[in-house]
Amino acid sequence: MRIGELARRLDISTDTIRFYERRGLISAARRANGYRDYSAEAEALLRLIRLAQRLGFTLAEIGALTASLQDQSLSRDAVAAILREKLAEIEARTADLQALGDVLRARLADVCPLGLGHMR
Amino acid sequence: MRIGELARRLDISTDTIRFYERRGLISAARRANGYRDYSAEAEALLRLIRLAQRLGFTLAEIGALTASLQDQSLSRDAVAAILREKLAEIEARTADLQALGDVLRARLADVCPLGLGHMR
DNA sequence: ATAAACCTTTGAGCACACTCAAGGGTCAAT
DNA sequence: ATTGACCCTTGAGTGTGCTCAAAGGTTTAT
Repeated sequence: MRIGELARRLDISTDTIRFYERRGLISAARRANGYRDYSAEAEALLRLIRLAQRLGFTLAEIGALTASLQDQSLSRDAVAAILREKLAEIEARTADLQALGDVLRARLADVCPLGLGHMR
Repeated sequence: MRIGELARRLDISTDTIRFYERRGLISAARRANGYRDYSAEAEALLRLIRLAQRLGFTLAEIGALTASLQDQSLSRDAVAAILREKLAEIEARTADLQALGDVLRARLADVCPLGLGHMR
């Protein structure tokens, strides 16, 4: 698959994909003519990157995570440690989300705007 | 409370607080000498802003939300509509988080790194 | 053969959210 | 009266994550 199709599938620009490559998040095989050639795995990885990104992880963090996931030289334990660390972050963020959701739900109930109505 | 104490309480810089003020997210009373003076409500609002921000909302989005929440001229229904819209976003984000958490948990189980181990 | 739709690189520009430096005023303690 | 810890404003600089422009090569269709 060429870069244009991959970009269309993920609804991102080709520039963004090349940008991720420069940052070391993804790589691509090259055809004889120099065009990048992507596999289904690349698409899966890119979807994972976009997902992590929507959740507020920086490209540097995502790069470190995917790099270690692909590094065969790392021990299972090392990979597991990284995964557990990220999971803890995700769980903290989920708690934050629920807290914000609760705040908004509470204000929906008693419409007094945020208890902040007296601030000017 | 002066800006320094507020900053210490939230563990952010005074520059950041003044920056939020320039962006219209918060406001402050002034003392005779020109110093900003903050109330407990300001602290609550600032905590809410930081919470929303950690969750990936932009300052512009947060500003629009808090502005409409404080706007007495808006009808209850209008405020409720805005809250419901934000809640929907939060719920979508929570689903994303759970998806990423599931991916990581699955990889923790079967250690084959992300099913992406075959990418080079 | 020419057009249209792809692809390539390099390098610059942009929006966002700070962050810092400069130059100065305020206030409490010694 | 001086020191130190605050505070003020203005304006410039930084890092992240794109986004675009320029100038050109490739492929497919007519």
